[in-house]
Amino acid sequence: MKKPASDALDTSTEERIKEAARKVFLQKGYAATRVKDIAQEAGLNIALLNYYFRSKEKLFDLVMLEKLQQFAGELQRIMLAEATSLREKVELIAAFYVDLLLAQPELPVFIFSELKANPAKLAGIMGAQKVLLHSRFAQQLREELGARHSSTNPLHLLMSLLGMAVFPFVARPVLQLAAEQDDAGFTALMQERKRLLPQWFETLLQSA
Amino acid sequence: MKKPASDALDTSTEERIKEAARKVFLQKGYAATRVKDIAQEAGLNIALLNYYFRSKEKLFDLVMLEKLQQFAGELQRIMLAEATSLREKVELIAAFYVDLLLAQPELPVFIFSELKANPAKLAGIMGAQKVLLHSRFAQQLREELGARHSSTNPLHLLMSLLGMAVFPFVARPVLQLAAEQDDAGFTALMQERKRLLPQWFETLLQSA
DNA sequence: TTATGTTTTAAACAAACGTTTAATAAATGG
DNA sequence: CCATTTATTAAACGTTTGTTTAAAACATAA
Repeated sequence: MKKPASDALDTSTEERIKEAARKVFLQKGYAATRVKDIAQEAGLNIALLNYYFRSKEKLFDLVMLEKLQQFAGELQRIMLAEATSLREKVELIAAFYVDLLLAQPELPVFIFSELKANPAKLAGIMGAQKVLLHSRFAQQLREELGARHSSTNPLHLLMSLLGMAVFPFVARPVLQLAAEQDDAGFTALMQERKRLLPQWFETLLQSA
Repeated sequence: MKKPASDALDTSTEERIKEAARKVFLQKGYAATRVKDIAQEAGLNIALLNYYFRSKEKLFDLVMLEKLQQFAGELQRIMLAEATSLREKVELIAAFYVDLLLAQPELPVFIFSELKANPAKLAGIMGAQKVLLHSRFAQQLREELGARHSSTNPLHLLMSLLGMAVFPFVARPVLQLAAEQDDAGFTALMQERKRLLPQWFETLLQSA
């Protein structure tokens, strides 16, 4: 019977490399990451990275794909769902992002800065581009706005919702410094925000 | 009498380096930028960068300071202004960011990703941390919320305003791909947004 | 055991990096 | 004009980069 003595030793070499790569890439980004950093973080020889994954870039692509799916995959699923109401969807989106980014605060800056550095990879990954405009969510938004005889572009509301949810985590270092806030305070504020976001969205909708 | 024949040749070497550095650093970030890239962009010998600015990092710090002031300096001025009303401030902030980021779309990702990579530099630059909580803007927000017997943290409203304004530019590559949009369409959407943002903020305030 | 395939390691690799040097060219001032 | 400073260049510098190699350690099975 195997006793997992430590997290570092019981997991496979391949998984230890991936885990270390996730940590370092997310912290420093692709260009600032040294393969030596990943090897040290994993407590392994540098050559093993190229033995299991053929290059730094291939390893990065794996992490990037994983993180992109974490960030956008669930949003896509929520937006496409046929059975969920508009209000339910908004609550799900708000809760999903606040929880996700409380657990992984570095995710959005990583995603957006790396995608800007290499937009080609996004196109390769996201095959279905028409998620946004042709989703059930977009349709529900248009119906709701149409009932109000509003000509507002539904994209505005989506950008506002995501902006209100995600932006605090993007600007976290600046905000936290300028607002004299500690980590616990920020977390509490975000938990409060999870509750407020759907209310705010409803307000925006009513006023459109 | 000097005739400025071309933009590249009439400006001083020092300024040409700075201009090239602005362009390349904003495009690629510090770690992915090669000093060779800057020299080529400026059409100059590499050694000149170290002759005028002593190192890559010193040159970067100059650009970073400049961009940080462009991004946060005006916001600070608006928020601190004693004579401006709350609604006026909101209109100024919305217009400022939409116009600024239409002119420099790469600015926010650059700022936030580089600050995350080196938060120490932020503390060194922003001496006055208590801008947010102790600004006239924060005070005006508290008054407005107090009149509504609302216990909402004023920070929430500031984060929402900035998030709604800035986030579309951060997520631009993803949004533009997912919404089948060209540059002109995005610009038009943002111009519309400039008008909508103050209305939305007012709505959020009324509902608090 | 021996033979065979897999995993791990230290060392070496060429290429790219930021920076410095030393010589040259241009500008400046008397 | 010459003398002195300033600006520019090509080359070289020492490191660091990601990757490869070749041998060693380990595991597996006959």
